[in-house]
This record gives sequence, C-alpha cells and structure tokens, in this order.
Amino acid sequence: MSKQKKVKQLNPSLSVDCAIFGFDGSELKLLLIERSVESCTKKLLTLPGDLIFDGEDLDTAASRVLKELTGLKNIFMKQVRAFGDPKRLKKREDQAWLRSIRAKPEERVVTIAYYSLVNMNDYTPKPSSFAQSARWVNLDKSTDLAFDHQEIAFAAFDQLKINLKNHPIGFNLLPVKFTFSDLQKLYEVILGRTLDKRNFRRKMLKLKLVEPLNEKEEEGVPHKRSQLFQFNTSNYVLLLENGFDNFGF
Amino acid sequence: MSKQKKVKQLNPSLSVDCAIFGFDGSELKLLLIERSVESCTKKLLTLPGDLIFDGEDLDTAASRVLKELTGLKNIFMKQVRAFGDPKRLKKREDQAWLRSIRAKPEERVVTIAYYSLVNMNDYTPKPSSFAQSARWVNLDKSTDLAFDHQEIAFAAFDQLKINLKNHPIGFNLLPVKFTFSDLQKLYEVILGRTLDKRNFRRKMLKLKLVEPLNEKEEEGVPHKRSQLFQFNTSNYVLLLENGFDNFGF
DNA sequence: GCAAAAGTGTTTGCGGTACACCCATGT
DNA sequence: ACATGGGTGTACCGCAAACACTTTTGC
Repeated sequence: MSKQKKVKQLNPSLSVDCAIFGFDGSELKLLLIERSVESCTKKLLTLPGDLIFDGEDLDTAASRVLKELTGLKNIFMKQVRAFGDPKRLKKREDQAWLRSIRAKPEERVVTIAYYSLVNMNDYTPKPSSFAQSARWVNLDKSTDLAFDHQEIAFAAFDQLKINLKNHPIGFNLLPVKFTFSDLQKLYEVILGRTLDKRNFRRKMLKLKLVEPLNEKEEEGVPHKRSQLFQFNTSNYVLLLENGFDNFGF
Repeated sequence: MSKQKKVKQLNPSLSVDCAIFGFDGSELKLLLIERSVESCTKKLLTLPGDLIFDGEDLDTAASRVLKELTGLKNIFMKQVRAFGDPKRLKKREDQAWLRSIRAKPEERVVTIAYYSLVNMNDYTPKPSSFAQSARWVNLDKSTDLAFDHQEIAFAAFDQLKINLKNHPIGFNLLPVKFTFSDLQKLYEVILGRTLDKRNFRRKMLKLKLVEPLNEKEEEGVPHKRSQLFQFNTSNYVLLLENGFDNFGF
C-alpha cells in the first residue's frame, strides 16, 4: 500500500461533457467552446469536456472541466446520463479535429454528460485564451454543434426543465439578491411559457424558498423600486434532496 | 471501408449493469445473480452485467445482458445513469472475485446502469446454469449486494418510482390481461403506500390507458369474478414519450 | 351463511388558473 | 403627464382525498 501511484493517465474511452447554463436576465445561455480545426477553415462548436483520468471520479472530472474553463468551484452540477453511440464522433469534420489531438481518434468514447448552472456574473469568457475560445450562446440558436453535442445539450436542457419543476435549483442561475421579476423571467424562459405574476409570487412564497431582504430597493429605474429577495438556504438543502411533489407549473 | 472489422473486444473500463424488476402479484422483485468466489465460501450477489464491447452501443449492451440471461428481447429498459466511483470495485471480497475473471481486476470500471421491467411469467430462473445462478429477490431484502450494486439498485428503484408517476410503464411488469387489483397492488408496492380503490380506478380510466376486455372473468376464485383489462397500446406509446404532467399520486 | 374480494358515487377542500387596477419612480 | 414595471386580492373550477355499502362466488 505505498503512496507512490502510477502517473494519472487519461482513459481514451471515457469523457465528460458539461452543458453549462447561464441566465443573463432575459435569455438562457449555454457556454460553448469554439475549436479551430487545423487544415480547415471551419470551426467546431462544442460543449466543454475532456477525457477522464484513470481513477478520477466522474463528478470530479466534470468539476475539473468547469474549473479549468471558468475558474469556478462548488457549482451546482448534475449528471444527465451517459452517451455512447459508437457513431457519435464519426462525422467527417469531427474526425478531422480529433485526429489533431487524440492518439486514437477512431476510438469509441463514452461520455458522461452533466449540466451545471452558474451565475453569469461570475464568469465572463476572456477573448480567446489560446486556440480555443469560450462564449455564451443562446440555447435556441445553438444548432450545429459538433459530435452529438446538440443531442446532449437538449437532453441536458430537458433534464433542467424537469428538475426545475420539482427542485429549487433555479437560484443557481441568479445573483444572491434578485427581484421577483428576475426569478419569474428565469422560470418563464426555462419552462418556455409565460406565468401569471400573482400566482407565481404566491407559489414561491408558500414554499418559503425566498426571503425578502430589508434592503428593499434597486435604484434609478423608471418605475417603482422592487423589493429584493434572497433564497432561503436552509429550505434549499432540504428541498434539493427531497424535491417537492407538486410544484404545479 | 471494408467489411472486415477487427474482432470485437471487451473494453476493460466500461460495463453495463441491469436492475431487472419483476412483479409476482404481491411483491416487487429484483433479478440477481449469485456468483461463487473460488477460494472463498462466501457468494457474491450482483446485478446482471457485463463489460461492453468496443463499438457496442450502450443500450445494445444492456439488451444483450438481459437477453443472455433471460432469453428475453424487446424488453422495456431505461438508462439510470453512470456510476464511476474509483472505489466502487475495491472492497476486499469484490476484488477476490474480480481477480478470478478479469485481466486487470484493479482497473476502475465505469458502469452504465439500466433498469428494466419484465413480466415475471416470461422468465423463471433455471436452477443454476453453471457456476452462476439467477434468482428473484425481494427488493427490500436485497441488502448486501457486491460492489456498489446496492446503491445502483436503489438508484434504479428511485428512478422507477419517479417514472411510474408520469409514465405508463407499470404495464411492463404485468401479464397482458390483468385485473384492477393487480394493477393497483403493483402501484402500491412501488409507491410504497396504499391507494384508494375507487380513486385509483377513476384515474386510470380517465387516462384511457386500460381497456376492459369482453372476456370478463377469472375463474374458481372464492369471490366475485373480476373484470379483465388490457392496456391501450396506442395511448401507451403517446404517453410513454410525453408523460402526463399531473398524474397525481 | 360466511368469508373474501369486486365493484360503485358523493362530498369536501385545496390548489391552479384567470383576471384588473393602483402605485412609485424617472423622464 | 406619461410611460414603465411593481405590487396586490378574489372567484371559479377541477382534481385528489376521504369514505361505506352491496354483489358475487367458493366453501
């Protein structure tokens, strides 16, 4: 049982891919990476992801990918599922890129997909670290992703939508202090429909998920100042585990 | 693009494990395999599973495991998620068994878990094919599974419970013709609580998921003969995809 | 006739939904 | 004064929940 382990190596058959969602106040965004393909003018848009190290936990790998890209730690994150279609990396342009970075680009890779929710204020992509650059993209526009990342992104979004109905996860997309309008717009964007102001407020308050702050105001807006809220941490952890059976959206 | 492919090989890092559920009319059962460990009197109870072939689709691998064990095809099956804790195979007795069958028993294996629902009448374990024997086990008793299979089984069951609330999947556990009592008992066992007869019937009929059969009777029972039902196939496929938002159990 | 499960309606309460007006603020 | 979003209360409806008695059959 010596402490000297063999050097960690990337397992060529296993990867994680992360659908990282953000909310800018009016639209749901997905954080994508643009990768340049040598010998080709076309660029690939992909989800952030990487092969997994031998002996690295799946959740850890996903956190690592997120951390390396954004610098963020302790971000809400949830596994969606595994994607392993043998053809998932076999499109012509995908192979072109893989050949430039993988020892065995032909190899089938099973990827474990995660989605995660970040407060967009906590991370602004820098204009191209090196060959690759990250950017926030509107989810609806995000057609034409490389590999099967389109499918993964939609699966992640579906999962998010379902989870949002029974779990208090939306807050991960918002700043600490937020207005009811912010919160409602977030729900509307994700659920894909408008909600009634009064009913929404009632529901949220009944669940005791949000608390009003004394510091009740915004400033300088051309209308009545809105009350600020934060979410109730203790209820959060409870409901995160158990969910609430009938949220009723 | 010649048709001659390299021989399929098992990928040492990837497996599938299946939580196969059955219903005997009063209890929910899980199909487990008892594996003898050489050089040890103790036997391991595991979920059916296997390494995945290179280039084999995940769903295909899961179907293969089920087919090889039970002979059944076209069975309802759903991915739960991937399990990849580096320590998941590291318990002492688990290692003992792995050493007897794996080239690299130390290797971390990521397993993709599935749950599947079968009609127990379609498969009765034969008393020990060879070194391994399968048997139906009550889910609640199924403590002491090898590896992390306990955790996987519970995760699969949780998934089943959630899915049952919004999807018409329970029928996969029943024979083609069944009574309302059968159906209700099934729901009660999975949801873990009793349900009201009349309310249950109403709900099921409103969803138009079950149809009464003319052949209305059982026989030789010491009470009023019950109507037989089958499930409505066309609604089934519809609701399977879309779910029904408010099932309301 | 007795035990055992089948079958059947009604009432109550909660929660979801729909809906319209006044308020505070900046320009 | 006007435009903009903030904030509030009520009425209705449908669905889930609770609940008890009669029927058929085998023994």
